[in-house]
Amino acid sequence: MLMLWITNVLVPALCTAVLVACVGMLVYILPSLCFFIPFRWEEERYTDGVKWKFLEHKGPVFAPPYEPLPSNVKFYYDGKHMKLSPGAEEVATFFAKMLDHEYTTKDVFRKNFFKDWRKEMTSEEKSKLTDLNKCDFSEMSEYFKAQSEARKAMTKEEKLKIKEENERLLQEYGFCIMDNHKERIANFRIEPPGLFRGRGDHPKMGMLKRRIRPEDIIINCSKDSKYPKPPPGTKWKEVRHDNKVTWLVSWTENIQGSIKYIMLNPSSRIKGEKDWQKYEMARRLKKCVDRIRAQYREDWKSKEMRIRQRAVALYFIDKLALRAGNEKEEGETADTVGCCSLRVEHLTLHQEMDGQEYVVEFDFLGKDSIRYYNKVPVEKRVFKNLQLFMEDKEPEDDLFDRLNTSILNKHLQELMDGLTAKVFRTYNASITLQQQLNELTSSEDNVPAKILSYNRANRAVAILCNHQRAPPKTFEKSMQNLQTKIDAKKEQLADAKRELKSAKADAKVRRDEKSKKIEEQLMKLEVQATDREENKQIALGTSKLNYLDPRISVAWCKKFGIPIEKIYNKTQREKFAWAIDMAEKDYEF
DNA sequence: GTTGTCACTTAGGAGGCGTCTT
DNA sequence: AAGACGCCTCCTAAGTGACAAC
Repeated sequence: MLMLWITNVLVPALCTAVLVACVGMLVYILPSLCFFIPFRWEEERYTDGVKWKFLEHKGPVFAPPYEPLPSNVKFYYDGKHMKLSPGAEEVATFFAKMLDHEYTTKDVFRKNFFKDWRKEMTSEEKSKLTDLNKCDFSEMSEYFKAQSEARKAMTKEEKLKIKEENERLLQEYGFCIMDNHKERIANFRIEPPGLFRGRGDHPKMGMLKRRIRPEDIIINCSKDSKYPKPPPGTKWKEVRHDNKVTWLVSWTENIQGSIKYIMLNPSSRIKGEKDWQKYEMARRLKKCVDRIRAQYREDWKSKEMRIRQRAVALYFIDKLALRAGNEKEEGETADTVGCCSLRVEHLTLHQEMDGQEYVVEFDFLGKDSIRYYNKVPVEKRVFKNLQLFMEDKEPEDDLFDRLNTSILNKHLQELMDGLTAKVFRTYNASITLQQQLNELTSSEDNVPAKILSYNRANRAVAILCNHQRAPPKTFEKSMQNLQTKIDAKKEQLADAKRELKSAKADAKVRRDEKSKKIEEQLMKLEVQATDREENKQIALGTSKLNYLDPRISVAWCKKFGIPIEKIYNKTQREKFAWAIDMAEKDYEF
């Protein structure tokens, strides 16, 4: 507390605010104090959930208005040309633009689309257009394809002009003033209208996402700021001054009825601080995780069913980094589950499998309908408990019928202040990265080999967290190309070696250097090939951005003399600026 | 407990864009 | 100059979890 106060005194220009003690902060402030450089993330914290004192911005950028099709682009119904009213035409173009996508062949998508499209039709259109199968959007589709080609074929000057206009928009609307800083806004453009594309088997796919107007928009800014102006002739739904929240703009979306927000970029103070807090929470878990593990193992034996279920669920969350698994409204979203919402049908128990005892086979769809498939040997006691939980149940029954995320989180809260289910994912991801880096990195390796080690450590985390991706469409091709390069390089090396052998004594040294250089290049290519192959179906980005304490990576770079640019690109460096400044080579998560 | 609301983080895919190759 | 390729940015959906009201 005292340290924080001193920092504030050192930055007298800042308005005063009540400080919140944050253990992690002390660790960082000490070194920077020595240099008297006040970093923005050392500034005052507010208490009572106050997020800012001053907030000024220009409001959102709306989607461009609909431009009617030229009259030569026709729509046909049952083979006959039909001129659509502007409202119906706009919605038709949304469908036409997706014609090449698999979505438009799906029954649910077509049904939802047609139902919503009809709502935009005039009564005359409504009575004529009764069958989507008789609608011919092909001219529209061709027209948009041609437009897209034309855009690609634009001259340099035309492209530059568009770029400059985008830049102007960014400069005008892409920043806000929050307290003493100009901050980048993440998503200052309002989502344009279109057809809803849910992930997986979504019951609402194809529904019309309606156009957002100024009248739908709530503005949040400070009273003493210059309020954003609505477009001429329009009004905001509301202007409010709520400094307990971080958003600048909000509106209610019509598919799920949920609220959408415009918020700040990850590089902003408010997001960076939150991110830091998240990792500090995970580090607190590290200190007491042994105790918690001992506790849930004990609870496997409880005479109360609800406690056993809680303990087994927590074991899964800890061991397998499963998500909490909130309940979802049936029929409103795709059928996906997390830990607490697992159903009997998602597990198969094997007394013995591939020479291992007590194996649990998981097979379910998680967030974004990504499949989780895993065969895990578990303790006998867990296995017996699972048998008990599954006894006399139907496949579609809840595995943990006495548990939900709220109960689980209440329990976790008692074990450690601020602990929730998702902290385990952060903790296990970060600790895994640190361990893997320690195991895999050899100081004798050259830079590419070290980076391969880093990526492998990152990969271990991505596998743990089940971060998958569809293999890139060009994957096979790109592997082939790389192999061709490797073969060529091998050839080149062989040549160089031959030359070395036959070279005269005075040329040997030079020839040798040449071979060395080629060898290095070859090695680099081979490392690249290995990395790419191993990464075929794994997405590293999500864990890097959301689960791995960036200070671990920064420290690793410092320790092994790797430039930070090799690990984090520009955006990532901006997001993790706090960590890049904070972490020394001996940082330990 | 249960339900609903709200705020915020986490997620994969599409497509743009810059660079390298031909 | 054109085309291929791979990385990065944008987009927005889909989660988590706090909290209030009943």
